[in-house]
Amino acid sequence: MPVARPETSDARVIAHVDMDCFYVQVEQRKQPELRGLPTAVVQYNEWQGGGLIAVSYEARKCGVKRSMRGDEAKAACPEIQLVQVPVARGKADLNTYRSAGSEVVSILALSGKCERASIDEVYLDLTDAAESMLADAPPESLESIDEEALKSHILGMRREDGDDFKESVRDWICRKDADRRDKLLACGIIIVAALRKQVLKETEFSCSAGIAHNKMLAKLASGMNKPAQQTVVPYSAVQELLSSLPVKKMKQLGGKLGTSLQTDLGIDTVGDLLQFSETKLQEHYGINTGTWLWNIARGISGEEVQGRLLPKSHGSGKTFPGPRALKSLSNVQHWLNQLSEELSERLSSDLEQNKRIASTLTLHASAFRSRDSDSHKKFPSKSCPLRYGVTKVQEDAFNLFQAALREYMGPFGNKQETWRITGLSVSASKIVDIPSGTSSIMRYFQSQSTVPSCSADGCVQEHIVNAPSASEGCSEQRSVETQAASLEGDTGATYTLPDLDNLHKNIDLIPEKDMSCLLNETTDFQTQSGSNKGTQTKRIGRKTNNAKEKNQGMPSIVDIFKNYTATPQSKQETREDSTVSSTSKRANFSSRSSHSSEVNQEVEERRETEWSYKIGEIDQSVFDELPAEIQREFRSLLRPNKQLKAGKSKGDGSASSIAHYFPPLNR
DNA sequence: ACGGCTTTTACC
DNA sequence: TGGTAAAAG
Repeated sequence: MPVARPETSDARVIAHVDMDCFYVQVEQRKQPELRGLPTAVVQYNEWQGGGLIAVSYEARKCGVKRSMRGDEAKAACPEIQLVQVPVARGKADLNTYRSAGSEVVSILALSGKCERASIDEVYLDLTDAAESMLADAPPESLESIDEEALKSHILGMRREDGDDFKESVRDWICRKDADRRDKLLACGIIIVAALRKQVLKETEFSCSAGIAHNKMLAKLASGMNKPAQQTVVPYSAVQELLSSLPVKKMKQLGGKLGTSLQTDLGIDTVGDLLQFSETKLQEHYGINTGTWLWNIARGISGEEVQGRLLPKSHGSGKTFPGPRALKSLSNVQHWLNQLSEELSERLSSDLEQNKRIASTLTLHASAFRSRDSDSHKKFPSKSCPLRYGVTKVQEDAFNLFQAALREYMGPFGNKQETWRITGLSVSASKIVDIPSGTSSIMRYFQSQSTVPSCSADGCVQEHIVNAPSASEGCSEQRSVETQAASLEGDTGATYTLPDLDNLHKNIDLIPEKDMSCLLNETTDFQTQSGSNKGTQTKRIGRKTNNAKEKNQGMPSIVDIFKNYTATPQSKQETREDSTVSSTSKRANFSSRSSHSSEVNQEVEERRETEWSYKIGEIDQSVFDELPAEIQREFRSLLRPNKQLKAGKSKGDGSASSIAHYFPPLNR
């Protein structure tokens, strides 16, 4: 599964930042009176008090563990404060945590290449920053070292008591005769300490961090001293750190592979792993995994920090355990509608905030068939081109489900045989940026498609929102229209047979932010409450978009798209997909919401990163309606590009070949 | 009758 | 590719 990456010759400085019991901190910030109390976040579940998904350190002290039930936690720690995860549409709603995670990322991304590894974890490549610091203001030259940096844990350093300890840390950081690698790490210590302080100051969240020469070691280190501390792994400490470390503790070895190492080869620690030759490991696990294992046993891992601040996919799912398993199509449809609605809302936010569109919709389900030995046959996943619009997503998801169900039940859907659905999820992937740059494409769509909203009248509509979940401050707001829209297309529907072939043709390309209005397909555009459904997008954010004042009627382009998507039949010949590849430059008309800094970071980060994406065919009739200028721009975007992916080969010349379409951003 | 729910990655 | 499995938090 893992794949070998040779370590680059030059020493890097990598940090892994891990938020401390993140969900708990988010809830404690919301309810400061919970601070310092033993607290846990539970996921809604009548059953035995719900499941814990985050536990504060105070609660851990009394023996409360994640994956206890609420009841058990109460038993172990009677004074524990249990906070429920917000619920929307009958399922857990993690949006507040996602937003909080974004706040953190937007701060951490300021100092180097940044990868959002999960909702509460980030990798940073601080090599450049550390090198600059070493050149300009090396630690040894500093008058004083930050207190936070002095609290660092340095592996391999003997820990003395009290003040002596900080003194030895200071000595280590400032050592003049140190190895260059150590000096770089010393800079990393100072930088990370400053970053963590910054995060605390701006978000009120504490975090822990690991600092090392690669991701693997940084990740290992970040977990060694929690909460709110940082740990460094000097090169000289690697051997000792790894030799006694149980293999199961290493990332990627926590599952079956790690178990296989133990049971098949008798390997319990990384030290044991060290005894095996590369070829031996390759014999057992294949060339890639074998090499990878051999490398990590030596602390070698060249895996790069991906400069990615935004998720690559969005999904919404729910399980229906045991007796709650779904057994009727209409029940399945109901839940698919809920899930699709949530997904659409998130796609809408992504479009609005990040100018990205997703192009693939995937349905996953798990099922069993009672009264059959073969009852655990896998329920197949199915995907199709993603069409924007809640009802479209709902429709497509349901069609995908039915297609999968037929496959699952066999060609001659054995009459009388009964199925049960124990899990459903819909997800959107293949997300690409909408190129905008200096281009007027975005602006054009923006002015054409924006919907009447709260203009000068004091934003009345904006406040007619209902907050289904614990929404406040940074959480999400949902318009009443959205909810109303969700009521249509329910159980009374006729169940058309899935037609995958057709689905595949129904590709829609709606590259526009405010096309998010299409996501609520209430038929009356005049009464739409506006486009601000997006997470965290408050009206302050809309400053740049005054175009909304005009175009009070049905915007023509929206009309076009609407008709277009509504009548897939009329769709015309499909041409070959074109691939665009370019150095992205985009206009900066992003809002001044608290998210904008993240977005801008992301833009900045991708400045020289090549992006490439596919555009499905655009209906000629739609295309023809666009102004000539826009058509030209689209055509230039649609120019095919050879080296689509061409592996990880770095900054290949591709950027320059199209550079004149998208002049690079000024640094 | 499962801890839910998300997301990423590698493989065929 | 699309679909699957593993892994992680």
